[in-house]
Amino acid sequence: MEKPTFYITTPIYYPSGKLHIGNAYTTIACDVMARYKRMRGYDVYYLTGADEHGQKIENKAEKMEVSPQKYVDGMAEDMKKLWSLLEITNDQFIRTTDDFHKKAVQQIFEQLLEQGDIYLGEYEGWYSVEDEEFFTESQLAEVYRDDNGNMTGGVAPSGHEVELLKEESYFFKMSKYADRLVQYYEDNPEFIQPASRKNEMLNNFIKPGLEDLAVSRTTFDWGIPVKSNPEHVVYVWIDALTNYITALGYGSDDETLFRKYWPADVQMIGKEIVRFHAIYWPVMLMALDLPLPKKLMGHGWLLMKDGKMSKSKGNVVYPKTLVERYGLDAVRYYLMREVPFGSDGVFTPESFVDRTNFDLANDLGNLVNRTLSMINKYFDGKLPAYQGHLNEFDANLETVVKENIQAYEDAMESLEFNKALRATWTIISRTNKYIDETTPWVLAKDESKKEELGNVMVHLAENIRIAAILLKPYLPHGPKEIFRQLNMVDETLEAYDSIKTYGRIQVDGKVIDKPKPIYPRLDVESEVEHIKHSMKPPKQEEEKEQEDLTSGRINIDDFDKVEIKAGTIINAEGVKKADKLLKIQVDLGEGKRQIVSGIREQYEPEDIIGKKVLVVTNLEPVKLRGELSEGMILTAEKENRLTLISVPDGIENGSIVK
RNA sequence: CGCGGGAUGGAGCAGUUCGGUAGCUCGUCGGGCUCAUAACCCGGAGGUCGUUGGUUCAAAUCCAACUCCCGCAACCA
Repeated sequence: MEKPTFYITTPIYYPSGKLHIGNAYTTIACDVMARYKRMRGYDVYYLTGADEHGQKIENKAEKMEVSPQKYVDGMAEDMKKLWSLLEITNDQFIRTTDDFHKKAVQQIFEQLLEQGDIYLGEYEGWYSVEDEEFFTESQLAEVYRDDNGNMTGGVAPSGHEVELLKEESYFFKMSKYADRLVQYYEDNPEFIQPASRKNEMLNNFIKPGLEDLAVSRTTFDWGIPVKSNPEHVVYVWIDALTNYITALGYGSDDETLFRKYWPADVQMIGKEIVRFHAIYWPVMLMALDLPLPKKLMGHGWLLMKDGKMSKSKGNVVYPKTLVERYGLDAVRYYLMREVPFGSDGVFTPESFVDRTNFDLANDLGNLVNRTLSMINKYFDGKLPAYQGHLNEFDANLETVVKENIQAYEDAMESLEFNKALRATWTIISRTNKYIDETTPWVLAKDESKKEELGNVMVHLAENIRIAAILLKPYLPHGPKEIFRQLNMVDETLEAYDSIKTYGRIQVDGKVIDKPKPIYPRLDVESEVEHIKHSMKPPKQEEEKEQEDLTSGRINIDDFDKVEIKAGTIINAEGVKKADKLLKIQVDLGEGKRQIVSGIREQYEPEDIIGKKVLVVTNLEPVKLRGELSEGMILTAEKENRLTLISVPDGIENGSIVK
């Protein structure tokens, strides 16, 4: 009989920086699922990869003075190294610079063009030459209008004037498929998970009407050229999203894999890209007359205590740091356990160390250890045969195991990894409790209870075996070590189906005689300190590495160019429609001027009127949210909190500061 | 009124779909046990489930209004 297939994908990652623990999260989640499905007898295909085109890459490569190709080659290597460190079992690593992908994309593009789903049009928008970027009306800092209210121009956020510019571009007719898309959502309520994201898509993007999507660019070169018009490169949508099918050979000479695995069973994505996968991607597939993926899972993020991970906050955790010190199991376990289905989780060093200690070391590791010790002590390492349940404890224990295997399977099917782990730990905890209920050390003193004691040992060993099997997708190392220490007769006892009948465990002679703890206990204080430390210093080193050491320096002449004067704030008010901005009038001795400053989160207007501050006076003026700003008020920043630099009262307005 | 998420014992969360004894992990206090990695097991204390009003025999759960927090978007010269 043919095995059922299971195709699962991660997003392809954009290699403009080092991958952090958040990227690892998605990939590990898919890996868990892939391993689980293989264990359940599916023919699994697991795809991950890299999205390697686009302007950002082009710029980045230019800065580092290498070719874009060379740059992405290096990044792809790094990514693959990380995945192998995390023991990701992907079947393919696709790169959008792969030849077969480029060819297929070109072909898809031409086909859509021929069908009339893509047309050549003009992209008309407000363009800033200096920024080399288009801006939408709402993005502009200021908008000029004529008497009729028509827009005549504006100012980009950078302060540069924008002009109306037309650029030739290919467009995808999204609107044509909007109704069918809504219909698909309705017919397949499971399509977008969690469901709340579906409503977001409908309300925010589809109902207001889908705009045609610009799918080519002429403003940069690093991309796949449009075959029939090489002036254009294919823009990210068609290039990146199609990787899920080109990886299977769609559009090539050999579509065997494609026919076998498509449509995808699960496409796992971060919540920030749900929109592209829930709208653009299905529409594209409809245009190609291909079936849509069965499920899109938009997972939450792993956040830090102080919000999103970011380098500037110095709170980035790299998976490598953790894996090297605490082992892969701890990291994978933590990620899958801590982030609940569909919503965000929070990383703290404390919770990482706690989870590892309480769950892995105390509950699981210690259970294995104490069980094996008892089998050695009471039965010289030889595990007696299973005799069914002899008392109420046995019966209850077996029921709990059965129920939680079911709970585990249900959770796995709906990708609720933390629930599946919770179910597994219910078994583990229940087993620890069973030891106290049956008090083996008491039974051991009574020769007539030998049989009962033996049966207790069997239940313990069997539960450990079952838990280890359930944990195989999550923990690449621990279960293997458990099997080794249990020394079971053959490998069929490591297979998933073997847990469907309780009591199958059989040891090959003896269990290991000197069991070693599988997961060592961590010292909370020192390890928390270690993780915290790892989050900060490497960040500085890394920046140093990347930047030219001298480029950050300026000479005295450069410094002389900056004019800093002391002044007194004589008036301040909030800028409308801007949470962070204050419009401030400063007396600089020779006159007053207006400065817009982003300090409103810390200071209310009345707090700062009358204060003496330092002002950079020879900055180019800019408009921010429509208000003119002629200079910058100096502040000290720490952890996103700004503090005005205070100036002694004796210093007169207009004094030059050096 | 830009979009969305959230408010439950000291901390972190589940429960809200389909109203009916408020649950879990950690912490804390007390007890038990000794097979084990100072681990494991049991028990106690601690919550008017953000506020106000409504529906109901009954509301954490349904309805309405409000308050506060957090993301996203915009903004930090």
